[in-house]
Amino acid sequence: MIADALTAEIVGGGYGPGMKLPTEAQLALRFAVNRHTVRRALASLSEAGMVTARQGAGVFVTTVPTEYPLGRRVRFHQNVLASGRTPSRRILRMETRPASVPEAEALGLDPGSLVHLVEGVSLADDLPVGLFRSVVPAARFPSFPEAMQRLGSITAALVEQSVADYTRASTRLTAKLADAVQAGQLQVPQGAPLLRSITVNQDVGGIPVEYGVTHFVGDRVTLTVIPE
Amino acid sequence: MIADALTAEIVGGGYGPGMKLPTEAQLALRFAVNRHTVRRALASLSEAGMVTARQGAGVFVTTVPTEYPLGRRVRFHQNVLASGRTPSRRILRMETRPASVPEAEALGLDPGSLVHLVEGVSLADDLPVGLFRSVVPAARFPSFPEAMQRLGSITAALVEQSVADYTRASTRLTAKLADAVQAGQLQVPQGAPLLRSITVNQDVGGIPVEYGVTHFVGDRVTLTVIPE
DNA sequence: CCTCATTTGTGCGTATGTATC
DNA sequence: AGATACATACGCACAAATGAG
Repeated sequence: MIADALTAEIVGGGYGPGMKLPTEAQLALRFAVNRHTVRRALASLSEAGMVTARQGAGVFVTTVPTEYPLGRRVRFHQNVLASGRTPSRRILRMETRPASVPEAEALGLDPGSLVHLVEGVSLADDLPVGLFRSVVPAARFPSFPEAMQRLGSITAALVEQSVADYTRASTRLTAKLADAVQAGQLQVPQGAPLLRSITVNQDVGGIPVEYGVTHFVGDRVTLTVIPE
Repeated sequence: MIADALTAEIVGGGYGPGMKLPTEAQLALRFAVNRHTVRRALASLSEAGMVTARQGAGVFVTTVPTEYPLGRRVRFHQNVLASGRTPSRRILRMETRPASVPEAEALGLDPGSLVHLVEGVSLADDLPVGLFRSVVPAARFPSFPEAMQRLGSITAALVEQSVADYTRASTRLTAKLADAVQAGQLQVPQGAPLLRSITVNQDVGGIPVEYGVTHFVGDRVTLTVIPE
């Protein structure tokens, strides 16, 4: 992907906020691609909040390291890279067990149906920024644990299980305080503010395929969005 | 804009979730534009969460009326339209007064500096969904009140004041309970759950230009995002 | 199982408009 | 005023995935 190369270019090229990138034509020459391709890549970065284009002037870097742009197309990986940090993920626990009441409700399952559970921590430069817990129906995704173990990504695992076309997440965002367990896993004091997002992913038919809860560390992550 | 026409097409054309849109080629013929133009419009809708494209298959409607997709490029107007409702906005109050402590801090102003304040309600089908309050430095934007009065949009007013290139918002999201005043303005019971977003917009140079607080009615708005 | 038409995804070349400097 | 640079659009071509026969 050219967007990734451009990201590396910005991060590794010593670009700081406010600096002007080479022109689209120059970038097209450098990467030996068409200007349209460069433009799509730049549009991707612009959407992620890394750059801002000004007609007649140029494309400028707008990355502010402490910000964590949040959007439909934004990937955690890309944003952490943009801030010059190294993203990683650590899986804490995987198990198959009967669904809890809210899980069964969210997934439209009968109470007691088996679900696969994955729990882990997202890190930036080995500093925990998020604690995720995700469950999928075991009946529909029998080989999910294996795929998850192998791919290390919930999204990738679901895609491989033939739900490449699942509907984008509907997420409820609320604020919570870290309990003792979360505090330990996220390396924050107990009572630290967390941003909790309760997520339901569903396929094209409207059938839920994944129920996830993620707690972000408020002090280490800022969610960004265009208001109104 | 073709995206708007397509939105109207989906809303007014009796499209429901899961239904397949005409092919890109057919849409290009219908609107008498190039396929690339149709693709951009579709990409816009895809980003707003209204449709999902599947290579080799087609583009499918994914709109769920009760959801409120939240993203960088997502416009409130478009989302409300997508759910088949009519968006509007009512300005409650405009005044110029000294900045409060958090406002001055967020905007990098000296305590007591004058700021322009705008307060209003966003509605969908005349039902309040959000209560916004926004302040901008009066020294930098002397004619903001006039522009705001005329244009009815904070974004448009700022754009006219030569900050077309302001950096995307960094927003902190927290949960709050509605107090008596908010309850009255939003037409919800006191103590109803609100999603509060504290926003700071800054220009390319990193200088804050707008500080905004918006309270969304949790029961009427759902924020959507791709997790991880 | 394989073939093949369909449809989206990606890329190239070109042209014109418009804001910036 | 003129050169530069991004914004928008058209037309063509091929790759990749899908789905029907």
